[in-house]
Order: sequence, then C-alpha cells, then structure tokens
Amino acid sequence: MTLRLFNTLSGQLDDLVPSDGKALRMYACGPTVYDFGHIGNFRTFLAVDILRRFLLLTGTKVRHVMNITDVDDKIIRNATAAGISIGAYTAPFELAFLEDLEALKVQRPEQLARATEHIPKMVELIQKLAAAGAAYQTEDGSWYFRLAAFPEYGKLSKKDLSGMEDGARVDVDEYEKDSARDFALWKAAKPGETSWDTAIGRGRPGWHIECSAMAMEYLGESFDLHAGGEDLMFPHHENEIAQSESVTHKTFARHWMHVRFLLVDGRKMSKSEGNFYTLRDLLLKGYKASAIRMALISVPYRHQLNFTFDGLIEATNAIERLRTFSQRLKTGNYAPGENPALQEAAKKAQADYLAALSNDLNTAEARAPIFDLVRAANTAIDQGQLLAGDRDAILSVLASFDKVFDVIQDSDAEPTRKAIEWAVQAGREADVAPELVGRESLTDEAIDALVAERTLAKRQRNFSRADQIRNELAEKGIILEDSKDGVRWKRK
RNA sequence: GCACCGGUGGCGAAGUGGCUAACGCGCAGGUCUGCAAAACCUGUAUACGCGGGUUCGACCCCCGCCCGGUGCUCCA
Repeated sequence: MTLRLFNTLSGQLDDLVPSDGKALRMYACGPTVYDFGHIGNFRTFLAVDILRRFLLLTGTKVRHVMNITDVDDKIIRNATAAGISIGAYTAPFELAFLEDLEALKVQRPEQLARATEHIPKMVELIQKLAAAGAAYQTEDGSWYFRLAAFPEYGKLSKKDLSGMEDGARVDVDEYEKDSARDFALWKAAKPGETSWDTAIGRGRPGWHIECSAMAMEYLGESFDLHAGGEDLMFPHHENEIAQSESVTHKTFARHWMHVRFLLVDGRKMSKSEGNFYTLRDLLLKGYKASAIRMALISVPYRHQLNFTFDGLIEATNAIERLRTFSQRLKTGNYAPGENPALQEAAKKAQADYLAALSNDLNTAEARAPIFDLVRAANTAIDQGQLLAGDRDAILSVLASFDKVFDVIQDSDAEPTRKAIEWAVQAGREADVAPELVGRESLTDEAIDALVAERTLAKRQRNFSRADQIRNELAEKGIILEDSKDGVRWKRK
C-alpha cells in the first residue's frame, strides 16, 4: 500500500516511496536541547512516528535521521549563566527528551546526530559554498550565505522575495552583510563563548548548516523525505535547500512534510499565556502517557489541533474502551469455529484503517473502523456468536492497529512513576497530583487483603462493611470491579 | 497590511456534487448487580458560519462577508 502524503514542495499529495527501491531515507528536525520538551514539540515527533510506523507496517524499510541541536544562542546564553559548559548544560535535557519520547512510545530514529559532533562536516560544506561563490566572509570573521546566488530561493515556502528591498530591516549587528536577507552559516567567536578552531576561522555554526551537513552525511546529497514543524518551513528549511543545492545541484529532499502547530485552549501555547505544558507537567497532573499520545495523534497532522484537558479525558476513555475490549477477547472462552460475518468485519476494519492512513495519514478516519469492529464484536459476544477463529482474527486487527497507534498495550505505569521520581529529584513534589500519591500509597498486597475482607463481608451479607471498604479504596484511586469470575481492581 | 488554514450535532473530529453526513466522548434508557461501579447493548440531538452564484441537484465548486487560528528570518 502506497502512502499518499502531502508534499509542501509540490503543493499536492504525492506518493512516498524509496527512490532507491530499498529504504526510505528521511530526515526529521529534532529538538534544540535547552529545555524540557513541550506538547507542541511532541505533536510533531508523534506525527513523524505515525509516518514511520505506517511505512514499516506496510513493508517499507526506513532510514530515519534526527538531529539534536546542542549548540545555539539560547544554549550558550543559559550555559554561560549557569557557569557550565554547553555539553554539561544540554546533556540532561537530551536525556530527558529521549525519556519523553519513550514515554510517548515514539520510536527512536535509526540515527541521532548531534550538531557538536559534526562541526568538520559543516566547515567542509561552507568551504564548498565559498568555492561556488555562494558564501562570503565578513570583517568580523562570520560567514554568510549569499541569497543572490540561489535564484530558486523561496520555492518551498512559495515566497516571492523579489519585491523585498534590501536594507528595509537591517539589524544593527548585521551591518556587514551584503544583503539583509543573507543568513549566517558560521558565527565568529565572541569572547567567552564556546567556539571551534577551524579552517574557516574560530567560531560556531549557524543554525541551518547543521541539518544540511548531517542529512547529507547520513542520507546522501539527495534523499526522500524531510519533515518538521510548520514553523521550520521558512526560513530553516528554505535555507537548508539553498545551502545544499548550491553545492550539489541536486534536489536536496524530494518530499517535505510539515506538521501544523497546535493550540492549547484555543490559543497559541506560550509561557506568558499560562497554557504551556511539558510532557512532565501532564504526567504529574495524573494524565496517562497513552492518553497524551492519543490526544496528540487523533487529529490529522495537517490540521490545527486544539489541545485541552477535556480532550485528554476523552482520549483516556476511548483507550479504556479498546483495552477493555481487548481483555474481553483474550480472557473469554469461545467455541471453535468462525462466524463469516465477523471474519468479514475484521477484514473490512483492517482494510479501512490502512486505507485511511495511506491517505495523508488520516488518523481521525483510521480510528473509526476499529471502533466499528469493537461494537460489532461486543454485540456478537453478548449473543454468543463470536467464535475462537473470530477472536483470533479480531485480535490480529487490534495488534495491527496498535503497530501504528500503540495505545492499547498498557505501559502507562512506568512513565508516570518516572515522572514522579523526577519531580522529587527536581524539587517539584508539590506538582504531583494528590490522586497519584494516593494511588501509590497502598501496596498490591494491602489492596488484595482489603478486597478479600470485602468479599467475605459480602458473603456474610454484611453489605455496609463491604461498601465501606469499597469507598475507602475509591478515595485512594483504587477501582473495584465485581464480576462473576471474582473481583478485579485497578489503579485509576 | 500580505499570505495561508479552518468554521460540521453538547464537545472533539472525519467525509461526500445526489443514497440513512463516519467515529470518539458526553448524555439517557436497558442488561448485569445486594446496591453500585465497571462492562456491554440500544438510543440520543432532525449538525454542515452568513449572503450570493454555478448546477437538474452543494455542506462539498466559485465570489463576497463575518468569526477563529497561523505565518511574514526566536519557535515543533
């Protein structure tokens, strides 16, 4: 099944297939590790995750590279303020970022590339640009890209720069540039700042050059897909194209994917608005990692997503329905055989969900057939018409769905536990939601003992004592479920 | 200002030039239960921003307007 994916460069849906017939080579812009990742960051990484998982599921191999920007103005500023090296400053944030990805079940790319470990590659590229007449050095030792050397500039973001006059907005500290829109390739060292001594002088890389250098290092001069948040389209990606193609004269990336920004409570997320959330903030409030994942992927990546707590609750409940159903299939007893209607329903659900994803990763549409199948199967179970062969067929559809969505398999306890641990270390115990504390306040054994006592009380028809125990547990976030097979309990 | 995206039932969110406009959440009723909860089933609201136009026929195409959002070299 071929993925039809919107291509910013062509402005239409294009087939996404490996140009070499082997693996799809993709580069996705990663984080600048100067702070903890927020949900907006993760929406983008989750969208790319859905893409790669769909490709893998449908039999396309993937070679996925993601950069870690571990040197830039903010990092230098913050590290200097803290009196430590930039490496010492960024390391914990990089680690936190990778932990957050794991919590959200974002698959790790085949290759992570740190900017600071690829300085020679960047220098080499700048030298080539200089040789081609597309780069020049200013008096202070910085290097700039000469926009005039790349007539196609603007082809990605569809900007027509011809009408823009030079000199209209010249920053005071950039007076040396030939043209106001020329952008920095290499920034000359300033006293006290981190810098590298190289053939093009002492300094540090500009922001854009790292992606060009590292993408070419791992994927070649021309590759299949480049992805990132919509904000990166201009100028970052436009600049990457200019830098790369001025040297190689080949198409840098054939396909460009941009993920729409999200809103929080209907407004742009920002610290000053007070609607800025990191993943850790949400975990500490008691929301499950799976719910956050579901909420962030349920709206197709090109649509604006309005992130709300109501939305998280909805996602939580929707996942619960799927998990309960899955358990019902796995634990029930079903007679041998197959029900043709259910076999057909399973087949249709599988086909429909994949078809929806293949259409520009329409995750919202992809959910529908799965829920249709859940209802049909539940009805059949109630009527005794679901057979063992149907159970197997339906479980395999759920497994396939989970290869992409990955929300049914429950591994929510670990990220929450880690977040609490982190909060304690970071002196943020106060941010841990009380119900999370309650959930962990009783051991499994203690709960089992209370449940047993309640069962005994019920048998003796001492319902007031039984209800009392149930209420006490409920206050601590322990939910009891009576069934004919005994009592089940779970932490809310 | 220029450019782009969106406005679908209580909420979220698909989709289509004409058949009953998905799905999820919520809500209501039922089954079950000592009662609940949970789970499941059923039902639910006669939803396509406004005004024109094209068409045999538009929520879907075109024009205008209103509203919301975003971008225009910090930003996933």
